[in-house]
Amino acid sequence: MKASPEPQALTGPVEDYLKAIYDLELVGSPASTNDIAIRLAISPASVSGMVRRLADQGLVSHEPYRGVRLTDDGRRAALRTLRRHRILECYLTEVLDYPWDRVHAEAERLEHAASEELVERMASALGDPVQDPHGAPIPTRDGRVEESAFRTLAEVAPGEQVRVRRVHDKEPARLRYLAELGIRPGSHLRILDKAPFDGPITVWVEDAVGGATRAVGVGLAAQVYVESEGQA
Amino acid sequence: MKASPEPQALTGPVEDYLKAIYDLELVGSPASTNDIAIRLAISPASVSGMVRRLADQGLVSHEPYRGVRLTDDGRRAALRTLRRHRILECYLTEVLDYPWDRVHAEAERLEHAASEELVERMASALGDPVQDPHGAPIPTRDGRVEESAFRTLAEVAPGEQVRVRRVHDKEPARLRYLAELGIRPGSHLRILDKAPFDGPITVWVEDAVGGATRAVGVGLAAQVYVESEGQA
DNA sequence: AAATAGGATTAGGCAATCCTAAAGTCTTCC
DNA sequence: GGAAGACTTTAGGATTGCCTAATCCTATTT
Repeated sequence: MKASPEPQALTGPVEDYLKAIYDLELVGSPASTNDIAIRLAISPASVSGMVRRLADQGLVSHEPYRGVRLTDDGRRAALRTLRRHRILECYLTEVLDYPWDRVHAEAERLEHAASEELVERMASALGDPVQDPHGAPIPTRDGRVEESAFRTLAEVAPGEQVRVRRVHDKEPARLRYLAELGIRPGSHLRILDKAPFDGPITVWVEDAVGGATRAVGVGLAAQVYVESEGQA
Repeated sequence: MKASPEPQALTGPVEDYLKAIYDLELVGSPASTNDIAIRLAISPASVSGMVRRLADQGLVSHEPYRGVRLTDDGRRAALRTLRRHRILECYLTEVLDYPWDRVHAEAERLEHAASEELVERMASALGDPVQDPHGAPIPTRDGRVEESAFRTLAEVAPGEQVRVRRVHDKEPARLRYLAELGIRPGSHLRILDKAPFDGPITVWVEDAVGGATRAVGVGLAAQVYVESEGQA
C-alpha cells in the first residue's frame, strides 16, 4: 500500500470551488451550477466552464444538467482547504485577537497562501483545536470531519432550552449583531415565543449581561444552529 | 491637504515586480529588464510586457532601452509590500518558531494575501520590530526606511573586527550553512586571513560554541553585510 | 564608420478565469 | 402533450501573466 500522491498545488479559485461544492453537497444532493454561482458570486456560465476543468482534473464528477459531486480527490482537497481556513480563523481570533466578524474574510485570503507547515504550527500553538470561532468543526490532518446536523434556531419550539453550537460566518454585520445580542457558540437560550407567519422568535439569552430577552427574525435565526438542552 | 487616495489592491505578480525594482534601484541606477527577469526567474520578454502595464498604471517610469524607475506611487507600494514581508518574517520566526531558512519563502506567499490590519496586529504583538530576522530594516507605516550601506564580509581586511548586520535571505541552503557556522545578524567576527585570488576568508566566530575558526568562500561572504567594530 | 555582441522589444501563443448573449434541456403546469 | 419558465451550457470575448522566436537598439570594438 502506497501513500497517496503529492497533493498538487491548486489555484485559489479552484480551492474556492471545491469548498463551495463541499458545502453544497453537505445537504445531500449534488451541487447545482446555479448554487455554486450564487455562492461564489460569479456567473453560471463561468461555473460551467470551471466545472469542466475540475472534472478534467479528476476533482469532481459532472453529469450535465444534473449537478456536480466531489470525487475522493476533490473531497480531500476541499477538506485540506477547510482545515486551513478554520485553523487560521482560530489563530487569528485567539492569538491575534482579530475581530470575530472579520476573521472569515482574512482567513479566506490566507488559506490559499499559507503552507501546510505554517497551518500545523498554528494548530499546535493552539493545542489542536477541534472547532473554529463560529463553531464549525475542523477536519483532522487525515481529512476526517464530523459534520453534525443541528437544528436551526428558527426550528425550535417555544419552551425549549438550547445551546448555540454554530453560526454562519460570512456576513460581518450579522455576526456583529448576533454578538451584540449575546448569541454565539456556547450561548444558552430559552425560546420564549415564536410569532406566527414567520414572525420573530423571542428568546431569553442567559449569557447577555444579567440575562436578557431578545427578538430575532427568522432570517437570522435560520443561521444559528442549536442543540437541545431540555424543556423549560 | 488631502490624504493620498486608497492604495488600490495590486496583484501578487505586480507586487513582486515592484519589490524587485525597488531592490535593484537601491544600488543607484535604474533597473534593467534583464536584471528584473533574472531576479524574478521569468523571461526578459515577459518583463518588457509587464513593465508597460506598470507604466500605464503609473507605478514606474520606463525609458525604453534605458531602464525602469519606480514612481512615488510605485515606491510607496513597494515599501508597503516590503513592510508586510518583513513583519511576517519576524512574526513567523519569533512567535511561531518558524525555521530561519524557510521564513522567506512563506512570507513571500503570505505578503500578497495578508491585510494591512493583520500585519499591523502582528507588528504590535512584536512591539513594532525595526528589522527582520535577516537584518533587513522594516519600513515604517508611513513608508520610510533607512537602508544602510554596509560593507560585505568579502571586503573586510584581515585584522578587523566586525559585527554581522544583515545576510541575504533567499536561499535556504546558504542560510542553514551560515547558521551552522555561527554567522547571523549580531554575530561578532574577527577576520584572520583572506586568501589571495578570491580565496576563502578565515574568520574567528565569537558566537560559535566556545568560539571557532571558520573559512568562508567569497561567494558566500559577499552575501554577509557587516559593520566595523575596530582593529585587533 | 561599420560590424558585432548584448540587452530590449515586438509578434504570436497559451492557459486560467471571468463575462454577456444566445441556444439548449428539463420539468412542470395547464 | 405541449408550452412556459428555470436552469445549463455553448459561443465569443476580455484580461492577466507567462513563453519562444524573431527583430531591433545601443554601445563598443575594430
